[in-house]
Amino acid sequence: MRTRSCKLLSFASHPPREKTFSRLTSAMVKAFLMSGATEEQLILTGKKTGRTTIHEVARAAGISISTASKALNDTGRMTDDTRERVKRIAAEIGYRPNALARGLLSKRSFTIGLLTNDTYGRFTLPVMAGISEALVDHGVSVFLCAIEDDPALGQIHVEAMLDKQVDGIIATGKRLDRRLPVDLSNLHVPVVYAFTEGAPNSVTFRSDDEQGARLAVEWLRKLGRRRIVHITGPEDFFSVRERAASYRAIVGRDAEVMSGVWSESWGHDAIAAIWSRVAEKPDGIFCGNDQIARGVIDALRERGLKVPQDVSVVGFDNWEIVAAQTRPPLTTVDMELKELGRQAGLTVLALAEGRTVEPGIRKLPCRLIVRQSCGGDTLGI
Amino acid sequence: MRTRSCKLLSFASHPPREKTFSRLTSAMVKAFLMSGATEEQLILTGKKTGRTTIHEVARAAGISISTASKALNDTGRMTDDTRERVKRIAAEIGYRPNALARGLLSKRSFTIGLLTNDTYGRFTLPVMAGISEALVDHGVSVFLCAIEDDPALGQIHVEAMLDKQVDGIIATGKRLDRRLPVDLSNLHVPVVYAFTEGAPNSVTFRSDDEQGARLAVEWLRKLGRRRIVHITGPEDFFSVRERAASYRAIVGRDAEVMSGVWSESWGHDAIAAIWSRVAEKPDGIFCGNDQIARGVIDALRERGLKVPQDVSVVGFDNWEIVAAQTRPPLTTVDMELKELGRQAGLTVLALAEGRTVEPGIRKLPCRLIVRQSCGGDTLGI
DNA sequence: CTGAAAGCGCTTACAG
DNA sequence: CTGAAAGCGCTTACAG
Repeated sequence: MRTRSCKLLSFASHPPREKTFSRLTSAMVKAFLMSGATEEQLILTGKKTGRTTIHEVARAAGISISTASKALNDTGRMTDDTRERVKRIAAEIGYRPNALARGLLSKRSFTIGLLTNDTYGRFTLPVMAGISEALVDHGVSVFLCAIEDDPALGQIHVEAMLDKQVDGIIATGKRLDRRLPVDLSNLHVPVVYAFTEGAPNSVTFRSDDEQGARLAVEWLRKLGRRRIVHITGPEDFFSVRERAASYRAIVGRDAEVMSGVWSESWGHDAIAAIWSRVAEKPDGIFCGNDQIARGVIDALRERGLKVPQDVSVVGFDNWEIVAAQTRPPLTTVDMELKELGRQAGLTVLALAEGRTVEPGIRKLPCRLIVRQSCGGDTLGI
Repeated sequence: MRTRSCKLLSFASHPPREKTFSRLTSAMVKAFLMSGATEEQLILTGKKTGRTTIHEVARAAGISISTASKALNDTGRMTDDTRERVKRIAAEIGYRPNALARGLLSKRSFTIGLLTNDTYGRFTLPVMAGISEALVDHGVSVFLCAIEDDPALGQIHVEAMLDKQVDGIIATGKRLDRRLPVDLSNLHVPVVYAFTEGAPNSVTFRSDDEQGARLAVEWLRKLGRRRIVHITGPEDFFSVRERAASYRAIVGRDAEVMSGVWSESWGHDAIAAIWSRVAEKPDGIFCGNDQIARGVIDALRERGLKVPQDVSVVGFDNWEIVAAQTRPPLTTVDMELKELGRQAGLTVLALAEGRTVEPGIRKLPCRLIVRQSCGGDTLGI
């Protein structure tokens, strides 16, 4: 604990003498002021400088701190004149209420914790932005806790957040069919899950991958593509199975699904495999993510095939850095993660304020971003 | 302000009757306990459930709260036995100190603010991870404030942070030669800049681009490349000029620098331009970032040139998602942004604790990540 | 209409 | 060795 010793110029003696105190009480300050010192002459060493308190406001306005408090918070009753004057003075001397003190009383810290295991991730970044954006309007600040996949680190962060009296916690991750390595049930603050698997009976936000896949495949169909294949990621991903099911629901029970990994090179390999076969070639390819789509497009070009004239390609994720750099730019599905974050933020807030929220999984619709890899354009939808 | 009304079972009457109070004082609780209620029988509606306070610890241990506090903080004097017993009891009943209350006294919130204008960004993400990692060990949590390039939003976030009594602020951005759109000088908390331009006389951390560029070019030279060109981003970037200067210092005053934009397609275009000329072709290409390098490698391959046999290519950034997916994988310069974040974190912490830190710009060394686009290997360095 | 007092959950100087 | 008291910066029920 830091020393809190203070120095004051004592005007009790002449000339004024500096005295050191182990602790400075307001009574002592008063005594010194009575003895002739102006406030500017007080030298406070241990006390952090800067922040003015409600005491200063009250003193400057010549009223009690209770009245100052009520004036500033638009509570209590007093003449409009008094209220305005207090507010004006507070603004003049740069008064800002101490949120710690407020929080101690109100049991609300206007703070929430955001837990993620996706440090470098593509997915949590927009989610975070959405949360932050939604909550800043309500005066709520967000603690960022990057816990990797380390349960011990997760525990440490959760405890630090609870100690700081967060009003709620949002858990987010890189995969919506995996849990964070930390147990968030039975906390005494509300928890909301976003793009990660939630505890039973919790509120969970996720993208509607089934609908997203449908958008992509229907777009291919609408453009006249009839021989469509699906090149996607590992089957143990829930979203892979869901997107594939949606694709098959449209294209047909036995429509081809090629599962691999989430990489460009898998896109290449898949095209090599398809084009080495004698069977009829596809005229439309629905890719499980944008990286695969990138590999697919490159591989098609290397084979002398034109995208979208010969083959239409659609991706998933709308990862700008990939989607905008393919040749041609990629038509793809956007999971609207920022909106997902916004809703998650507003929901913890609601819970923190005691409003009730139905538990369950909320699927948020995806949006098709039309660029040039399929042909067609937005007007064609 | 939420209602804080409470209900208690009154044992003064028989049978016990529920009474509602607008406010529950500890004296009232005591009175009810005296009247025969056990604690479990108290029904507290308005009071948030859950958190046990130091009062509970003291009561459970049969000591005063002062002694409990001292026992838990390893201050004051008492028998080891008492201290251990208090700690054990505190652990048993799950006591955790309220950081808001502590902060009110100690003037330390164990909280810092991280300001960034790079929401989706590649650069601030590792910086953030480094900060968080360094500070979690010291019990410090990080407020994430994404301010885009909006001065008003920046102001709001800064005020929210100050209201919450952050111990310091770290400013970070997507470009080290641009300021955040918010003035952080003259705050009464310490500010550290990381990967963004700092105020005069501040502490600023940045990567040593000159040294990074030197690593890249010297690597090409060491591998026997003698006709080296530099394909890079827009000249108004300070880092572009710095890397170019470093490259010229090694390769020669008049060595060719091609400035364009930070994209794959510029890499393509630059190669097309070079190969359309009659002059001798380069055998080594130093690219200003990994995306340009990706375009360069693709363009070379499309021309039937082999990387690295015919031409060595080196990038800058070590952006995994790009560098690991080029064919062949890209040798590139890593700016060690996570380490940069760690140091920035430890530095605000030092300042917050009142230790003095020399102001100035600290350049942190980059590291060459050897993959296969240049030939050679780590042993060859 | 306004202020004194109690209290949020802690810590610490001081007095026993 | 231990506890009562004051206080951090606020808010609010209550009494004038």
